[in-house]
Amino acid sequence: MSKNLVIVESPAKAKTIEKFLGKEFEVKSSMGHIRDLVDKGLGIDFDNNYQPHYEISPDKKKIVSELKKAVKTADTVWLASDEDREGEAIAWHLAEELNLKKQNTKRIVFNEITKDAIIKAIKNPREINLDLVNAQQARRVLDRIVGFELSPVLWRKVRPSLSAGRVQSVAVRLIVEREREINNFKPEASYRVTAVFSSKDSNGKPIELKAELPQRFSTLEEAHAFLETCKSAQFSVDNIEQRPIKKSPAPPFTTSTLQQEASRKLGFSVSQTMMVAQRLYESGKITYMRTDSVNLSSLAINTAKAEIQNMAGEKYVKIRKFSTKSKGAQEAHEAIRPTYMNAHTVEGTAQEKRLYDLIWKRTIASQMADAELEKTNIYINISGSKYQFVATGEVIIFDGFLKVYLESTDDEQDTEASGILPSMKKGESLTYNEILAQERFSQRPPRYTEASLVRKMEELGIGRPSTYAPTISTIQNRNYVEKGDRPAVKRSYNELKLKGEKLSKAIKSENTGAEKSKLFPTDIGMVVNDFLIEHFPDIMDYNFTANVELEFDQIAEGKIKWNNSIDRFYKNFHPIVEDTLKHSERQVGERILGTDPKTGRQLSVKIGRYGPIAQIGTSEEEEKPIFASLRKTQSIESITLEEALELFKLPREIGDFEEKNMTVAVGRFGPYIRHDSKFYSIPKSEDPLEITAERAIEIIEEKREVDRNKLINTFGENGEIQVLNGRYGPYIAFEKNNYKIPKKIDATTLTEEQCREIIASQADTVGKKKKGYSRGKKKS
DNA sequence: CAGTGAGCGAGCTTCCGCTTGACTT
Repeated sequence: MSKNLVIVESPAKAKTIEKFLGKEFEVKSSMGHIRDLVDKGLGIDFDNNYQPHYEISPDKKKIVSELKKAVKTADTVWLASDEDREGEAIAWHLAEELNLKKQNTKRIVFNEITKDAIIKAIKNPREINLDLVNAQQARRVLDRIVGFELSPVLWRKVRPSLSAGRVQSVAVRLIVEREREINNFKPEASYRVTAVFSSKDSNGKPIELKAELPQRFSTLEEAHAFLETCKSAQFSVDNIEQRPIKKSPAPPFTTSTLQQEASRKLGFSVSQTMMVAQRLYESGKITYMRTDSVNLSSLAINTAKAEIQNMAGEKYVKIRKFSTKSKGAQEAHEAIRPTYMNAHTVEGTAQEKRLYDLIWKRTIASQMADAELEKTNIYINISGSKYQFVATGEVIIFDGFLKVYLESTDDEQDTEASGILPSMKKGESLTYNEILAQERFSQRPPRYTEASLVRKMEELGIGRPSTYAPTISTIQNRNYVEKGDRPAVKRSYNELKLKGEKLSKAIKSENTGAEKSKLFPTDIGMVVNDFLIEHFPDIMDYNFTANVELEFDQIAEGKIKWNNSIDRFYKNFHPIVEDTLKHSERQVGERILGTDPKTGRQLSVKIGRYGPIAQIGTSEEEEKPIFASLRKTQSIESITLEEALELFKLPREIGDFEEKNMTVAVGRFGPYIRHDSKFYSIPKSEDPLEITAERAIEIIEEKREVDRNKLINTFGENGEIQVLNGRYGPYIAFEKNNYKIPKKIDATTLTEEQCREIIASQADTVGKKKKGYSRGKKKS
């Protein structure tokens, strides 16, 4: 029977700490918060100073009863939750719920999990800091008020089941505004001039030198005039400039930077990164993965140092202390790093290996010397011109941290790889091989990826390491935002070429603007965003969170009372909610595009019951309006009249087959042919406007052939049990559920009785829902 | 799997931050 009970937040942490503390201590975990505001209603007593109404979270009931049991046998309870606002509140909720007595309850904190740190913490216990707890209560109550008062406004004014909140609504705003910047973007053309010169080195060997004009010309005429002067000009080296530059390694990973780098270097989604990191953490290979700290423990720094010395030598070592720059960081943990720096690789899945490799390299590199480079600029005079060409080269003198790791950037543009330049002398004359003036266009801002959105949110202090991934899932589940691709479009550009005193002009084409796995706002996302900005500009302000955080800090310092702070907010906020419910119109995002040339009726787009639609005519007219759904890639905001008119070319009748007519239309899952109340998908490569009757019959026959092979057997009075051939092999279909057939059994010989046995044996496992890495219930 | 586009109006939806667990094709 142990005399001491230590409660931490995570079971993996509990396991580690138990090893350090010995038999006198039992270590258990609370699994995060054990209580929360009641689920029904707001859970706040507005007539009683905003008193929160808490209840034990359903999934924590078991844990709480286990903890209660453990408390009974302990002399002293040590509350060792994290050293931040949320951690303090967890300790307080535990003390309340477990009825802990002040005299035998101690609050301890440590932000690195080493034996020394924990022993030191045990020697320096304190009491629960109620000011800090109250700051958390204010945070919690504010989020509940915002979320649970705004969401119902959306249900009434836009669509049921929608949601709004301090964090998610601002995240959506970022994406909506970026999309509009892109829509309004007008690319500007300019002419970039590059040249290839030739010369001979000291041995008479021919060498090439690539150079560029630092200035760009804004018109074709100017570029043309410049090339004309180059035609007969003399080129000579004016000046050679050499200067050393240094590059420093990036700090160790936080949750946000890990998500960004895993996205850029490994192509992981934000939630994928977190799931893989969680497994590495649980198996003891890395430290905690939800952190905003870039700090490394002294133990970690020392072992990293030893690794670097071993691997590369003393001169590669440089001990660094990084400090956090991000807003609102609470730094309750270390940075994300390998638990054991000497483990260069780990066992596990391919994903685990790759993510670990990234973490190991980043951590090691952060304690390595700067890289030293030498940058060379060669300036080249052009006789009869004020301009100069510049050739740049970069040479690594000492690789330093680059030996193991280089951080990636989001915008990997056409930066010319500049390596070593040939050695040149001042005054040396050069002749050009070729000079090109190419029309270049300014780049529109990039759409957000999941990871770059996280970076932006962190920058604004919105959200926490534990919520980045769930928030990004939420805004996608609510259908405010979609992850998608856009193909590149062809764009033509002018090119002037000067070669052998001959100046020629050509029109070339390039592919541009391809996007993969980027975040696009949906129509509903835009409508909700505009509505919220119109009525609740304060909540939607990018600085709202930062401002309330300042207020929470004051509560934590005991300078103001949390209930007063909430009261000030609520007295301002609630009347706006009431007013909006009363006075605002229902939002459908309607846009009138013009008139239909055939009927002369109005053509408009709006959000309908089942998504965005185009509509010919209005409901006030006697003749009913005609509707057509928008395509997946189209949006209410950007669709043109011409594009909308195209939509009404479907459904179209294309002829008869077996005395039944065939219609082509586009449904939820793409274009299809309908015949005899059956559906036949049209392959992606074919245009539904071009499908002929002959081709449609072919598609129907093909599908029938597949279906013939699909059905193995049917049983039951109306054939309600079917044995079918599916993508993963044979299976049984019964009452809309599928049942797998054990591998040993030959599906073709199954009897009805055997089928019923299989169905009965799997009845309890079939039909249950899958859970992903997102909060709560998923909508289907 | 898919087609719709209206309002007799039941009863439901929803927030942010801490944590992990047990679902299978």
